[in-house]
Parts: sequence; C-alpha cells; structure tokens
Amino acid sequence: MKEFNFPDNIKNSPLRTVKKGEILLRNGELPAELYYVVSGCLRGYILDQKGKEHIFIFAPEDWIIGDQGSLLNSAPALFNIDAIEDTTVRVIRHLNNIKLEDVDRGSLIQMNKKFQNRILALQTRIIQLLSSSAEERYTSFVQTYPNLLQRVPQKMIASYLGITPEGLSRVRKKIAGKK
Amino acid sequence: MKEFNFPDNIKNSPLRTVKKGEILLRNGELPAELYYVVSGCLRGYILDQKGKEHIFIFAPEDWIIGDQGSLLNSAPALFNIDAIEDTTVRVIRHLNNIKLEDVDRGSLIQMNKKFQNRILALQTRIIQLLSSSAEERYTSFVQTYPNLLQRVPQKMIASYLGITPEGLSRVRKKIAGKK
DNA sequence: CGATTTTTTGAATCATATCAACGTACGTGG
DNA sequence: CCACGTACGTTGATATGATTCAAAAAATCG
Repeated sequence: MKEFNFPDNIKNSPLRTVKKGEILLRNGELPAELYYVVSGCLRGYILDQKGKEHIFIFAPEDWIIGDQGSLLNSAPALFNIDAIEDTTVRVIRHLNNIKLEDVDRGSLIQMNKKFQNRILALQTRIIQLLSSSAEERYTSFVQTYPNLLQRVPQKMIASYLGITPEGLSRVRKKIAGKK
Repeated sequence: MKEFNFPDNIKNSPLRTVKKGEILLRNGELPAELYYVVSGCLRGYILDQKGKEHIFIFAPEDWIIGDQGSLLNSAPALFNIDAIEDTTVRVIRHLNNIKLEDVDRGSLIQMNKKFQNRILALQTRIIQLLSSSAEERYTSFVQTYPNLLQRVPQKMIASYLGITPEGLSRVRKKIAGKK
C-alpha cells in the first residue's frame, strides 16, 4: 500500500487544539498543513486594501480547510485561517511534503471528489452573489447552515454574505416582522 | 497503460463544430460529456426564478467546460452551456461512462490540478464579488480577459460581473472620461 | 461587576437598478 | 447587396437597496 492514503490519513493525523482567535495560516506564508475540524469552527478570510475582512468560508465540524488552491504545487497562501471558537483539528501533513508517487489512487479519487464538491459549492455561491439580494442570501444561509447561525457572530455572517453588520441587522429585523 | 489518460485523451477526442447560439448542455439533463474548446467561445449560465440569465463562466480557447460538479457521480446538470461564437470543441467522454479503475494515476493528478485551479479562480471571483464595486470588477475583468472584451457582447460581460447592461454602459463611460 | 465588543437604530448618502426612449449595429431574407 | 427587423448599447429620470457615520442598547468577557 502507498504511503499516503487520504481518508485513512485523516483518522491517523495528530490532534491539535486551537484557542479562539488563534491564527493557523497567514496570507503569504507557505502552507504546510491542512486542517480537518473535529470540533469547533475555523474561518478562511482575506483582508482587502482597506483592511476590511472578507470571510469566504466557514469550517465547522467535519470540514477540511487549508489552501487547497496550492495543494499540489508550492505557492504562498492567499488567505488567512483562524479559529472562531476553541477548536480541535486533525493536522494533515500538506501534500507538498509528500511525493506524488506515494499518494495512492484511492486517495486521488477521494480528493477529486472533495474538489468537485468544493467547486460546486463555490459556483453556487457565485450564482447567489450574482442573482440574490442581501435578504435572499441571508435566508439561504439560514437554511444551509442553521447550526452556524447560533455559533457565529452576526458580523462574521454579514462578512460572509457580503453585507455590512448594520445591513444584516436590518435584514433580520425585516424578516422578523414578516412572520 | 490504463484505458483513460486525461491529457492524451483530450488530444484524441473527436472534434465537433457548434454554431453560435447552439446549446450543448441543458440544466436538468444528465451530462455525458465535457468540452475542450479548440476555437470560439462557450459560456456557462443559469436562469434564475425571474428567467434572468447569470453567466458564471466563459470558456474561450483552451478551456474545459462541463458539469465538473458531477464529474465522478451521476447527477443532473445544474446549468446550461451554449456557444457565444461558432466554436470547435473536442468532446471528452464523461467520466461517468468510464470505470474509475481505468483512469490512470497521471490523469487523476492532472485532474486534481485542473480542479485546484478552478477552485482558486472561483474563490478569487467570490472575494471580488464580496469586496469590489462594479467599476473595480470591470477593470479587473478587462485586465484578466482582454481578448474576451472584443468578442463577448457587453450585456454578457455585465451578466458575468453581476451588473445590468445599463450599469456597465455607465461604468465604461465613467472610465473613458478618466483617461 | 466594569470594560470591551457586538448589535441595533436613525439619518443622510451613494451605488446601482429599473423603466422608458432613442440611436446604432447587425444579420437575414428577398 | 440592400432593406428591413430585431437585438444591442446608450442616455435620462427616478426608485431602491445597501452603505456610512454616529450613537445608544445589549451582550460578552475577563
């Protein structure tokens, strides 16, 4: 059997605990690891020219986060990852550090599937950003991630949705009035 | 050698010519093929509830387009593909119709890389939609796809950028004034 | 608890959409 | 190859959704 087996590798990866607010990956660094979230929640975000945060992904339990964009080639990370809650992750040695010959076919297929799902999710998000109002995006978020709603501060949800905290507050007020 | 080899497979795939306006994939159909664009240009888009088109990808020369989201599992297409120009494509038999065992490791690695690049592009686009004004998105588009600018009707670029044709017209006017 | 952060609310403003009208370009059939 | 019809791009007037700034209320943290 090949050295690196994707799903098995996760189960056997070392655990690490991360305090709320702790940064796991900084924009510009060479990413060396991926993180499988056992409990808690991480986020991926960038800072724009004006220093404003833009969250493009939440990673709660059972998600893998990391700069998959540079998974098989060495490139500096394009975004930051930190912990929204106290979090336990499994640290997956980055593929950069593994010879491709040592990755077995099953793992490659698994990764392909993971990538597909991510592509699907990202595409869906783009379409939503293109076609939906702030209110529609919020209600869709509520339906898709009902559990995150309780756990993630509103201002971060606002960031994820591409609106201001004030904007989200008003959207919520409006929706509450509808019921 | 395995039956299916990704890059070679493209070169050996049968050619098909597509007239401008011709539809290659319809939302809801089971996608059976991917398309490698030899010349011309395709687009991927969805229709929202109001029947409005939202283009989320252009596929000019040397792009592969298809419902990669359901590449390795059978699922109905979530979007439409049609031709913006008279186009020549190479038709790649969909992986659904190929036993995974027949896909060689090299192909899987190639596909992984393709997927990564797509993920990167999609992520970049999301961040841009979250953080940039219509004008910024347009100038970025001009820089990224200077050649598409000449070939794609303005209203389609507007759709891709998530603004109205009128909006794009005004943005262009404003930029022209700045020079 | 007190201090800090988050959320809410109000008022003014801005970016972009909408609707309608007009000119222009385009391709299609005669 | 021209003429017509349709699609495309522009412009103006108005409407709207969302932002910004400021301040107060509410929640959270140490």
